This record gives sequence, structure tokens and C-alpha cells, in this order.
Amino acid sequence: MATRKPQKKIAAAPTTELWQTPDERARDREKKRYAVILTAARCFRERGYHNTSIDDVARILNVTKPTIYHYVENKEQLLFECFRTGLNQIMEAFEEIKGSQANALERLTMVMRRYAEAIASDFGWCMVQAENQDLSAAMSKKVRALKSEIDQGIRRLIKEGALDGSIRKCDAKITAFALAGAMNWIAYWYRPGGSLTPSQIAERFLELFRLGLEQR
Amino acid sequence: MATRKPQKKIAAAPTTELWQTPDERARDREKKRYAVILTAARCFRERGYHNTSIDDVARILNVTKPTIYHYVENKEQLLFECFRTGLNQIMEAFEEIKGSQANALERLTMVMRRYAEAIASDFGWCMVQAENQDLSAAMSKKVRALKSEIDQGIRRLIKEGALDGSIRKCDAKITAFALAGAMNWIAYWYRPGGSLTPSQIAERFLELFRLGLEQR
DNA sequence: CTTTATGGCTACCGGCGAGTATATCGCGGC
DNA sequence: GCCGCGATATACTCGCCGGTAGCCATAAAG
Repeated sequence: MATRKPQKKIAAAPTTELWQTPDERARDREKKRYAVILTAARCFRERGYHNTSIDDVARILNVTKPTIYHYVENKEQLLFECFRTGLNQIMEAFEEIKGSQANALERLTMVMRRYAEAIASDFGWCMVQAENQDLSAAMSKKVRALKSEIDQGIRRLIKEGALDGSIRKCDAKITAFALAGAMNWIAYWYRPGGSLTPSQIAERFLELFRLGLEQR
Repeated sequence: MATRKPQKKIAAAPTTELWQTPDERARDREKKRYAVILTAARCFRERGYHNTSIDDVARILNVTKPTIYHYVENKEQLLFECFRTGLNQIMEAFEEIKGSQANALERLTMVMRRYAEAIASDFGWCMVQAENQDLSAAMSKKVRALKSEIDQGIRRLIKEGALDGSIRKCDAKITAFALAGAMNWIAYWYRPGGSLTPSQIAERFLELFRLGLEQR
């Protein structure tokens, strides 16, 4: 069997960007797909789902409608992807605190900070809006399941707080609703460039929830 | 001048319902108009604004599309009326506490109870949803103005609380946002027949806001 | 008895927008 | 050098739905 001479590693010529390896191409596609989703999310947030046509999204990206359909199956899928992208950010927040030694109240605060950032992001509107209408039964079910996971995560933190003594004993369900409501509502009033960053908003909210309104 | 003989009051014959006085007719029209608005509100809440056609609303009322247009100018107007109807309920709550001797925290609680009821009503969805999109610039402006009134009302109560000592000194703006967010979010999860009435939900929320999360 | 107003209907228009059939162009693999 | 495929474009279809024109029935008004 003829063995090939050992070859020296040769530095890539400056033409590298002109030809792409298969996985470069794949990454490229993924980037474009993301651009589609991000652009859609911005449109949805600004004008709403129904007031945004696929043509609108395409125009912003300087392409035409069929190109969009090359990256997503249909409009509903597009909304779902926006939703999922945003939600993942919150999921990650829960991952991050997994190993933390901090008490439950502190961990809740960390999660809420990330939560606020996600809600204030371009995907925030979709996260809050999706499921309610506009989604097929199957999709809606998926979305509800994902949202429920978040909800359960928050409730768990509240219950853990009751155990480790960092949080007053209270109804986890209703408390989680109040907390999530305050947070989700950010999507309706927050605009980038305001006086507070999303993280700061979460900070203030949590301070309020911690200390309560009552004078003492 | 020939004076007519004094006439005995004659009991209305059972045919009374067959002929209507002008103001009976007017009231009738008003009732029908309200039915249109209420039905629309229910549709919007269930399926969303864009997934509800005027034909849908008409069908439920056993009439046809042009009949709907006999009571409202157009679809946008219909959404606006739904919004206004719901909002009025909250406005009334502020009226009610005008003469109250209770301290600010108690007054805030009263308003929030009514607020929760309004949000949980058929009009809740429209109140929360309207303005954001789907409304012309002019309408949107009106809606924003009305919403702002509510917001200012809440902030005022919070500030008054800081003065009369019933509420801890805190940022009225951010506190009002948190409060309104928790409340508005009810529209997304509340369904009639749950274990808590809207008023009870408000009660629990306020308890949470009053006492805070922190163990002490 | 006629007139007019009111409330409703049938039947239509027109536009928008989701989604598609089909062509093109260029690159990478055989 | 040709084939195939990925990416994009042009140019459509088609259904839905907001809104309207115009007719009809009933009943109050004169």
C-alpha cells in the first residue's frame, strides 16, 4: 500500500473566505435563519403578528418572500421560533443557578434579572404574546408546556425559600403569578434607552417584592 | 278653551310590549349596541382581534354583518368600545374612593379589587391588548391617555400612602408598574370558575405586596 | 293610507397576504 | 465537464374578510 508522504501543515491563503467548508456553510445557513427570526421578532414586537406580512420581513432583509420560506416552514413556525429563542434565555438562567450555594431568595433574584432581560429583548413580545391566539393547537400545547416549566421553576424557588428561611411562607402559585405578571408586563412598556436597564428594573421589582409596601 | 275631562289612569293593557315609546326604542338600541360590544369582547378574548371576523360576531347574535355596522362604525371602533367599557369600570373604582376616609393603602386595595374584577371580565383582554397594535394613531392616542389616567391614579395613591404613613416610601412609578403588571396579567390566566374570584385574587396580591416576600 | 325612519338582509367589491410553481445561477462533487 | 443541489427570484393563485350598495319589511307619524 503506497503511503503518502507526510505533509506539512500549510497556512491558509487569504482566499479562505471565498470557499467554504461544509460546516461553514451550515453555520452560514444557521446565521441567516437566525437573522430571519430576529427580524421577524422585531416586526412582531413593533407592529404585531397580524400586521406583519412575510413580505415585510423579507423586505427588511433585502430578500423576497420565498427566501423566508426557505428558512422557516410558515408564519406560525416563525412566531414559534421567536418564542422559543426568547424562552431559552430564561431556561439558561435556571441552568446557571443550578450549582449555586446562594439561598433561594438570592437565586430567585438572579433568575428574575435574566428574566427581565429576556422580556425586554426583541423576543420579549413574542414570549408574552405567543400561545394565546394565532398558534395551532399543537404549537399552542408546546408553548404552554414550555411556559409551564418556567412557572414551575419559579414556584419551586419560592417553596425552597420557605424551607431555607429566606422567603416568608406564602402561596407559591399566586406569588409566582404576581411575580411573572409584573415581569411580563415589562414587554409592554419597556423601550430601549429608558432610564433603567432591564436588569435594574428587575432589581427594583425584587426589592419591592422583598420588602413589601407596608411601612414598618 | 275646552278643558278635557280629568282622565283616570288606565292600567296598561297586556299589549304594552307591542308598541314602544321613543325612549324605549332608544334604550332598546342601546341594549343591542351593548350586546354587539359584549359579544365582540368575548370573541376577541377567546380568539383574538384578528382571528375574529365581523361575520363571527354577527353569527353569534343571529344577525348579518351589515347589522353590526348599523351599531358601530367599523371594526376598530368596536375594539375601542370594548376597551372603553372595561376601562370605565376601573374609573368608577377611583370615583368610589373619592370620599373615603380610609388610608391610602386601604384605598389602593379597594381600587385593586375592582381593577381585578374588570380585568377578569369579558372586557379584560381588550383593555390589556388594545392600543399596542391594531388601532389607528388617533385611537391609540386616546387609549394611551385613558390608560395613563389609571396609571397616574395608582401612583397618586402610592404617594399619598407615603404621606399618611400607610405605605413605605418607594418609587411610585416602578411600584405602579409592578402592581399594574401583576393585575393585568390576570387577563392571561384567569378563567371563570377557577378556585379564586377576581376579588380574592386581588386580595392575595395585595397581601403579598403589603407584607413582602422576605421573612422577618 | 301614505310617508318616512329604522333595522335588517342579500349580494357584491376589492385588496391584502399566505403560500406556491417554476426558473435561474453558482458552487462543489464525481 | 456535467450533475445536482442550495439559494434566490419572478410571478402567480386563492381564500378570507372588511366594508358597501341597495333592497325589503315593519311600524310609527301625519
